[in-house]
Amino acid sequence: MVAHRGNDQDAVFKALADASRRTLLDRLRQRNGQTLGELCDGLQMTRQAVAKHLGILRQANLVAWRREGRERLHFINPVPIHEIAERWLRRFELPQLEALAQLKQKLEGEEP
Amino acid sequence: MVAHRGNDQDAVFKALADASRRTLLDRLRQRNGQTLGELCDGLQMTRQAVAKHLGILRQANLVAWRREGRERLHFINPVPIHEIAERWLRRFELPQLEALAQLKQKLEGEEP
DNA sequence: GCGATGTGCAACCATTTGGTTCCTTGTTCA
DNA sequence: TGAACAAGGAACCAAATGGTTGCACATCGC
Repeated sequence: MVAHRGNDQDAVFKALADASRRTLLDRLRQRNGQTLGELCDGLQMTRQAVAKHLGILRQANLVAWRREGRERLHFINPVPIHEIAERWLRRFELPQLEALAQLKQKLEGEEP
Repeated sequence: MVAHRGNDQDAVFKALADASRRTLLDRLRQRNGQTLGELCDGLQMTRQAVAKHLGILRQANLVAWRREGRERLHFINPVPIHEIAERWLRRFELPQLEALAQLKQKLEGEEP
């Protein structure tokens, strides 16, 4: 079951809006499958705060976890980021470099 | 003067976190140089709210404007979005599809 | 069994955020 | 000149956000 109606894109953007959460994703990218405790190390905030961030990342489908004994192992899911890049950011790419030229000129005061 | 110490990346992420602001960017992408009033049309919120959103977009360097008589013309700047795509999202691309396979397996319960 | 370890849950708090309303300032045009 | 139009500015407000503390629960090792 995949179940992404394109609306969860908002959840992904919101999840990526926080630097701590981006750090967590970066850590998981470097080494997948870390426990909650490991992800807390050096992160100048309590375990509960980190757990909340991971919960938000999970709601955005960017992270999943499973329990292993008394630990919780976290795994990154790069697909939503991929989709954002493909379906949204791509619109603002090269075909819009024209817009950049426009920008410079218009700001300098050319009229229509 | 360019002055992006990679820190303003946070401002861009935060700016993109709001659906209304993404809508504004989409509108400017479709037609650059719109006035504040034009950008308000159909947007189920007051002009002042839209102006605030545009202010946030400007702080993130995603939008610039200049006054033209009694109007304010807005122009999109796609460069920061470009940079996000290049410098951040790219890390989570194909080399990490391996991670996706890991994810499925690990969640199903394979051992380390 | 029992203490140490890893996590879960809930209440609480300060600040930020997204939005409003009210009022002022600047421009166009008849 | 003065009314209509476009935008600027500030105070205010409810809700979301990011964080904390305190305590309960489950599991591992001895």
